[in-house]
Amino acid sequence: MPEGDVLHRLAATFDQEFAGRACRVSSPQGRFAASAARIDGRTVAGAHAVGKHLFVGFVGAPPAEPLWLHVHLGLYGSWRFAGDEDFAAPPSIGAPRVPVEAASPREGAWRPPEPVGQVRVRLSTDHGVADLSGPTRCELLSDAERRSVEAALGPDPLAPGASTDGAARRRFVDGVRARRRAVGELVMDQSIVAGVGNIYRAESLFLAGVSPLRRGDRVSRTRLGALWDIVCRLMAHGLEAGRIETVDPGDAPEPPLSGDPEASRWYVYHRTGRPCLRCGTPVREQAMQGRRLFWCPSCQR
DNA sequence: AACTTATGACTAA
DNA sequence: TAGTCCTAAGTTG
Repeated sequence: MPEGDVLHRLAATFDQEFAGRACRVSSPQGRFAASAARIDGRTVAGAHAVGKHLFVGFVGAPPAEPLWLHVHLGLYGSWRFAGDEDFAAPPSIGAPRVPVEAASPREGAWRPPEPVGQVRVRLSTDHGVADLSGPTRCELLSDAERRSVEAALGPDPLAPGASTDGAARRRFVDGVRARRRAVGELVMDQSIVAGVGNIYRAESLFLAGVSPLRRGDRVSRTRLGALWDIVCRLMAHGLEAGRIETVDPGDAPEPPLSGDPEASRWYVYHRTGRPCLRCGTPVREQAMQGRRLFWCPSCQR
């Protein structure tokens, strides 16, 4: 479920709330028990995200080599957080879509709550815990292994300075131009651009006016460059806002469609058959690689 | 209780 | 392209 914006927020949360602290690592569910034992008690060095991949670094006493916890949330993985009054993490990041309620006011010394549901990994410090459930990937990597995972990814629109990084922009444009597959498939290909998922695909292609069905090698460099800029802008906004919002206020109908502001939170995503917010043409939907694809056949050529 | 859905990605054929 | 994996919530019967 999460796209790159969520992963970068997650990395920032771990960096702020866990870095520099000694950390207990366990696997309440049991499936990560052996790996958890290898880093239990180590200190968190820091965390970062590349695309949809999260890396949390753990330093050990020499000669133990540093190890990275590598997590990919997949379609429905999530982290839940809880901690004392100085613990600034949100209640959850990732699925479930409806955030869990904040913990009730605590009194006295903070104590970690019991894990709820299937918790693959629990990271626990003296002021907060993070529980991971439902990841599609969760493993321990050496630094070399971490670098090779990152090397397989395309440019990340949320990497520091990405929006003004000409080389990253060119890598994206060249990557798409080199293939005959549909652009709609290419922007979801993590080796072409890292972090774009089903919502950013639909919305960025709409804003760029590019049909997702058009072959990559038949989209002009100019339009692909503009598409990269749009992806950078949308994802930076999502990271800041804490949720994916793509509709320019000038395009939002007033009063809101069917009285529901959420009905025009996106231009085309999940709006099959409803009028395009720009031109009124019914939004179209078709399956692409097993995912639902949405676009306006009139605005997107 | 069974079925459906979800912001993902891999493998086999 | 189909099947598989990971989990929880919502809908249907």
